[in-house]
Amino acid sequence: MRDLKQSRAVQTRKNILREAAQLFARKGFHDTKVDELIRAAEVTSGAFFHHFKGKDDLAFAVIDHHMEQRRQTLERIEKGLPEPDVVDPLELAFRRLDAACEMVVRRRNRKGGCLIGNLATALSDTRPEFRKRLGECFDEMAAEFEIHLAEAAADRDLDVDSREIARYIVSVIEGAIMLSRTQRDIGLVQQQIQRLKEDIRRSFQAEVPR
Amino acid sequence: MRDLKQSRAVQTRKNILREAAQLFARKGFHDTKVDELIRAAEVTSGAFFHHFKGKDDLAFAVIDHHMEQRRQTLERIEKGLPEPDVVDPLELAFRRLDAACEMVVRRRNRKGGCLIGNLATALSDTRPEFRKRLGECFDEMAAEFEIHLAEAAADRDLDVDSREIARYIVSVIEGAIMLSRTQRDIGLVQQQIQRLKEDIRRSFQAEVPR
DNA sequence: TAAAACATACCAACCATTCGGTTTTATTTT
DNA sequence: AAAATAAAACCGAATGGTTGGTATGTTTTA
Repeated sequence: MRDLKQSRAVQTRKNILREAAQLFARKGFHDTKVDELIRAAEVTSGAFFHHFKGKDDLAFAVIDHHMEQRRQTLERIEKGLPEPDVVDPLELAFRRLDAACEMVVRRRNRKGGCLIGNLATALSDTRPEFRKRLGECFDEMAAEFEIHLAEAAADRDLDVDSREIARYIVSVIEGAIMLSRTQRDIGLVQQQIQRLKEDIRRSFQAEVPR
Repeated sequence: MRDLKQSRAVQTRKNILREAAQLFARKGFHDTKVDELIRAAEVTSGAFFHHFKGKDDLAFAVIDHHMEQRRQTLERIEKGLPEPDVVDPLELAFRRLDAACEMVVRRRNRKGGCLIGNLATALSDTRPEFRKRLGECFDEMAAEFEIHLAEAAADRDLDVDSREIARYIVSVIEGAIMLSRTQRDIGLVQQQIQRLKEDIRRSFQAEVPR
């Protein structure tokens, strides 16, 4: 059990990070103004600039915080999911995919897209530091699947590029989120992830063993 | 042959639309300032506001212009592609996909992502008018593939959801562009589109005829 | 009792837009 | 065809609201 009562400073920082993540996810980086952030987080600009050098610094902190939260949420959701009967690593990869899907669906209730996707779209071609960091985030997301996929491939003695498939998974998720926002239909994400799973399953069946 | 010399007004408008599309694709909507746009387009603010009510109005015009350009470019590229030996509508869908891929690769030389994807990411959850229009754009992109897919399904007497697959294609393309920008590797898009083609081909083979 | 955390007023740069006036282009009249 | 007139296109300085960030002083915490 952690401290129920956290220090004021820690709370302030947490409030800012939480609200910033929300705003970045919904409105993106450039349309999120410091002023509305501090109002949302119920802190003063003095407090804000005491904790963060500026908007850029905040964004990096939000990314770190978000990725940490992400790991935890994903783990928690995954634990709640039924364990596959057969301990096929491919099924584990799919289980993780289901968890990711569930996370996306839950988030969408609060509106907004993928925080990392939003920032990547807004900053990739103008801010190299962000581009680099966000690329690492995507890599991390892919890595979560890659482990299982590599194992599944090894089990079957298949010559598939696990890293490529893992990245493909991330692409589909990000693309699906993007489209679902314009269609205002989160079901689209679930639908497309189901299709993705079928496709991957088939690609593992179709591949010739070496 | 069209008029070699276009009226000043038409040129001004075209310059603005061209540069705005570039900037929106690279920096997104909110980070593109009217001031830098008019500098890039080599027009004055007076000229700009004579042609467009404001930044929003411009954005809608850019979307329209972009979709029109897109149709033409796609058609031109597709014509240059070798015709498939067998006239299987599925191969036609793939040919169109190759054309789309080629278009994305060419554009990327000038940096920037998908104009529609950028705007959708930045505006979907805050600006309903834009959300609606951009959703239509995605629909149109999907429709280009849906026709062929539906035909291919009919030929094989398969019970596949052509519209769903078509949307899935758009998701993969958009997601791949997003990732490729952070990885600074446009090859990623080509790679993932190849994978997508294989997946779709298999899904058409695997499906049981009704 | 020193340092960290926070509050508040302030500011300079920025930015979308306006507006009164000028030039260019199209149309009509002579 | 030239002149007259109207309309469209354009110019660019000015504006006013916003925005990210600072400076200075006060309170809270270790």
